[in-house]
Amino acid sequence: MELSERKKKILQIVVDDYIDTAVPVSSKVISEKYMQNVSSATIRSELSALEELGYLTQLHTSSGRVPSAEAYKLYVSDLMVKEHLSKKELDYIKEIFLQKADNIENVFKNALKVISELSGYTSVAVSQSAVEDKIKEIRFFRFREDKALVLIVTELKLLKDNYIEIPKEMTDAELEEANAFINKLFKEKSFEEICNLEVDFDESFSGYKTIFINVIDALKAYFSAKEDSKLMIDGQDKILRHKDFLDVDRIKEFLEVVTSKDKLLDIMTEDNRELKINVKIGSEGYEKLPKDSSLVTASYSVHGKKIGTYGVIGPSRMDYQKVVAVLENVGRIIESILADKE
Amino acid sequence: MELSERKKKILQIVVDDYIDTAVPVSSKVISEKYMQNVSSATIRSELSALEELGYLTQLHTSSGRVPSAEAYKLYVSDLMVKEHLSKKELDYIKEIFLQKADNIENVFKNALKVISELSGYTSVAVSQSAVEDKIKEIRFFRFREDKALVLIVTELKLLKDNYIEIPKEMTDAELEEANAFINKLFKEKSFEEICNLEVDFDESFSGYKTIFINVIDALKAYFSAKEDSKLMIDGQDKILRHKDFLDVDRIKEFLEVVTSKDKLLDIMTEDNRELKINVKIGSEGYEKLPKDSSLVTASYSVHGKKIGTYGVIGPSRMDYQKVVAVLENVGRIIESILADKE
DNA sequence: TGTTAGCACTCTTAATGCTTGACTGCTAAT
DNA sequence: ATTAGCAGTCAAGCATTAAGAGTGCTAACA
Repeated sequence: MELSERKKKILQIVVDDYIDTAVPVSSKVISEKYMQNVSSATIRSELSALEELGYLTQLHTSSGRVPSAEAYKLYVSDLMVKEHLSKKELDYIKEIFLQKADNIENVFKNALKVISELSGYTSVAVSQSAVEDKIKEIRFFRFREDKALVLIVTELKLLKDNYIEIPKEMTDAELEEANAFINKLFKEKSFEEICNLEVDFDESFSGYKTIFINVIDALKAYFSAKEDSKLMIDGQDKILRHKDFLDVDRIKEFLEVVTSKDKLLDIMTEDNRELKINVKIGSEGYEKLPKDSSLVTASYSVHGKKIGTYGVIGPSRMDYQKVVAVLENVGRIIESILADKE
Repeated sequence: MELSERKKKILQIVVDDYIDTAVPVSSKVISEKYMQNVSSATIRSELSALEELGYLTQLHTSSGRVPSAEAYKLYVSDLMVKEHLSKKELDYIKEIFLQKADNIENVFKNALKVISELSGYTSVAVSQSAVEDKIKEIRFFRFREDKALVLIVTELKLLKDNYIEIPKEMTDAELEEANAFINKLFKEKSFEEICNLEVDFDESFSGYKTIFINVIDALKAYFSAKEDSKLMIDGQDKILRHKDFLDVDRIKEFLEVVTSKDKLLDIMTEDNRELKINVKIGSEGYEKLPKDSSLVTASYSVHGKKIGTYGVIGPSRMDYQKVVAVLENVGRIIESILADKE
């Protein structure tokens, strides 16, 4: 059922005012502050209808109305007036992104910082590239007689400090040869493909077998080690500045979800509808999220291929206008940077 | 003035009991639970004397006694009965430290994890090596025509992903030559020395000047970028499990100090007495620390040279026995690992 | 001189009841 | 369809009370 224009307007007012003041919105406030031409009694009947439809709730019989999860979703997708960032904010974004961004990890870190600073909420990002990312080149760098550093250049990332053991008696020339062999074998393959690779080591190559296994192990170690750090977070403390988190249990719940990371990782990677901006709200559907908190995410892609997701987590009563504006701007910059690198 | 044996015993009891129960300790509890042969009235006069001496305080006239900062310090240095870790805990330590520890950063991360898991508090570590660490080898690895990866092997660390720009027209052979030149120049020098290095580029070497400057810049970037991440933290959420942090302001204060990092960095690097275990308590002297919280630190050294500091931050009412036991054990392991690497 | 019992005093904490004010929902009139 | 008015509900703040925990002091005792 489609809402009447007036209902939409009232709903928008409720959400806006509630985000602004954190106080349940009463019919009186609406009629006096926003709609002087309509009496509070009229508003009351509209509010009551909106409640019936599931967009509003009351904390108790004699309190004003508070938006429901549904209302926030509708607000972000339809009702909300899109905001533009100020010149100052845009300059800040540019300034941060100018810093050392040769490594994709740094691009993420910069993005996280910008998002959390400008929005005032905790920012999160998860890279979904790792599994699909392909190897461009592998290079061994011997620096002890029985150790080598494996340097792996991928399409998007640079994996480093994966040490492997090599046989002491192997000469530098032999190592070079092994390098070339493995390089040829691994090139243009994803990690997944490599892990499933079955190789016949014929006589002449049997010396490489140890190295081969060590490299695979290093890759696996990299995977399992990074699996939990794939989720990056910045501005954890931001949450404390919002009056929504006044009681200790709320803060605990929030920080537990954010610091444990795995729950968040689940939610961020689960369904990935092709929406530009995705809003998930704790309770009603997303029980893993802290109660009454929202996760607003966006995805970024390079050459049409989705690479990761980034976003903001905070109270449901969140400044969605700013958050969406920040996410969209940062998204554009990330995509242009990554496309450039290619 | 030296405390009488009985006063010491009572003080120890107060601290132990307070750590255990989080309830101000009364004369009655002491006499009934710990010293049945003495009446509560006697304890009362002893307590009152200890308060006079600055070891105990009262929250209000009719409350039990709570240890002061002085009391905690004395407790850790003299009074406390040292605890030994259980077989299970020791096994856990070993298990964690077996994981991928080729890189010093991972040694730290492992240590942080162990410390925070076993103690139940937030763990912190700061490396003081960076400034003094000497370069062992520098290697260029070209991978775009105008870019190279600078790989710097130091005595203890491996710096990586510092990209530098190189002149397009430079041949690989020339790059090799430049590599050798810079390697020779930087070898066995600390970063500080390198930054102050004045080099005369005579005619034949003038082509390296760009590279030289780029490398220095990369090092500097590394420095300034890492300056704030030099402080590593694990288990931030641990603080929430302790009943000392029941009101929101305490949590806020704590998290602000811990997440902003710079205050903590100051405190951890400031005075470094050669004590094995160092206790700093918020309020009274260390205003930068959150109120009523303690920072317990230890330092580790390799070949007699101090390299860094690690520790635990949590409520003053902290399980010092466990914390000290964990720190000492982890310290021994770190030192043996680092000594091995040499 | 050190120890103890007893008692008065202080202060916190929790429970209770009361008042005020902010809303709503309903109804009847416009 | 809108509005004004009114009764009913609930939260929040405030004062009062009672109970309980713990101390300090004093006087008596070994």
